[in-house]
Amino acid sequence: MAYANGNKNIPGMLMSGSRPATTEEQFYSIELRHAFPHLPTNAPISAAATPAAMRSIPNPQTPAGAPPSTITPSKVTPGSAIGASRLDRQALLKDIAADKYYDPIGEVVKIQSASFDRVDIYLTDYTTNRLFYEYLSPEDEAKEAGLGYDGDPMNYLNGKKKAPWPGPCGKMTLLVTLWLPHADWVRDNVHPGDYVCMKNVIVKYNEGSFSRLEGKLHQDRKYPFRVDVWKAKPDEPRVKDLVLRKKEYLARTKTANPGGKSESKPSKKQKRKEQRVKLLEEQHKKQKEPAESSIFFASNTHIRCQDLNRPLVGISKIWENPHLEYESPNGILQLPFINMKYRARVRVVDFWPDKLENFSQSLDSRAYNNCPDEPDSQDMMSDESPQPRGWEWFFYVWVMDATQPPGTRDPLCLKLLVAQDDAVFLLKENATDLRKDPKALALLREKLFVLWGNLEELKASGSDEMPTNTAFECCIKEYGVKVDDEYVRVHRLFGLTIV
DNA sequence: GGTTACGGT
Repeated sequence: MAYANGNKNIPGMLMSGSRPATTEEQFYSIELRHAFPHLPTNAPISAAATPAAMRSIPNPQTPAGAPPSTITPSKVTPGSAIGASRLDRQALLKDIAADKYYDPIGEVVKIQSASFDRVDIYLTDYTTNRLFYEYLSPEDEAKEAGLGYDGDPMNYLNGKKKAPWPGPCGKMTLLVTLWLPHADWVRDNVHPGDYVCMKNVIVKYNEGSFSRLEGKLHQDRKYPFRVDVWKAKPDEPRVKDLVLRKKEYLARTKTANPGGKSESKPSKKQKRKEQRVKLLEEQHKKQKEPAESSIFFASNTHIRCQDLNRPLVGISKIWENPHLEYESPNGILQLPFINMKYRARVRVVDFWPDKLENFSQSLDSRAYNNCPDEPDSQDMMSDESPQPRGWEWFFYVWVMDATQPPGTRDPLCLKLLVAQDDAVFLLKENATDLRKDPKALALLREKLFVLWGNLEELKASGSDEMPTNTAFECCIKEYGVKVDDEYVRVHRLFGLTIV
């Protein structure tokens, strides 16, 4: 397999915003496990050490708003398109299905001249069809963009804002592609906001990257000059219904989003009500997080993350990386891991081993290191007993997404390995035998307090309370390690320094 | 007027 030897770069295995993993790195990733085959690969954490409320990945939640994966479009064999009856042809967009002809009516949300013979019209009638593309509300869009994952994982847009979606959010808009001669008429006569009718639009399910229903208006073969699109008359019953639904939609979104744009000015009474609600919410917040709320959402200034150019991404996006599904000529392959680097804003919720004394491991320990001593690392001519090979850092932290409020029960977590050079970079200390070095242990404890706040105290007291600590940004790299012929995904902290 | 229709990301 391509991922096994690192000689090939599978599309999607490129590291976000940076170079691909070198062969050496991929070998290193894989060899790492061979170096420590005894080590726990999967949640090496005892039940007692896991706060009862905490659940570590794997077992991720489906993020809210994720498209349902269960929907399968009705597939009709090509060439079997049939025209519905005259009434069915005038179906609302919510009721249209693939491979049928329709005469839709709707509001033009957006027009795009795709080429000299083609125009795309985004059409809505303010009804929802589960097979339409889901346009996000500006708030959700901003949230996605904030996570650096607005369909732009390589950050080509480089922070440039995407134009906000001008239409209704949700699955309310059908993309209709019109060819000549319809396209030219639309270019000259139709503008966003117009209500238009079309005749003989065939609906197709686009199985490509979009997975949505789309409409097409082809040239009429019998009457090649006829244009099958026109503006609707305002007094038409179908237009009146459409306008009614639009008003309902706007009223709905206004209540859901009081700060958002609305067509009519809110009355004084409404304004006062909104103010009251806002005040109540603020007071409620203050009661819940006395004086400390600023700490929770501020970034930890004592922790520095290199590589600030990498887009921030949510924990769930790391776990559910779409590139794990690799489209090969033989179908979709589920990759066991991806060599990729990320930057995320997190807070620590747990660690392993339970005792800080065990955060460093002796390379002479057979239990930790089963690698035979390398012959060339010793002076072959010397008769002296073998030199001790020293110590190295090796521990795990569990982090949750900083966008989840502190104290969240059952947060989505990612297990991060902190080891070797990455740990030295973090702690600015080399590993030693911590059981025999109380000074180093005290220093470690001090440094880690900066990282995770009162977490160690809470764990030691057996409390399953969530710790009080500050979020920070960190770099995470994902790679795979072979264990018994299977690859295990490893997420590893890097590029982080406690100042 | 329909057992009607392609073409492009």
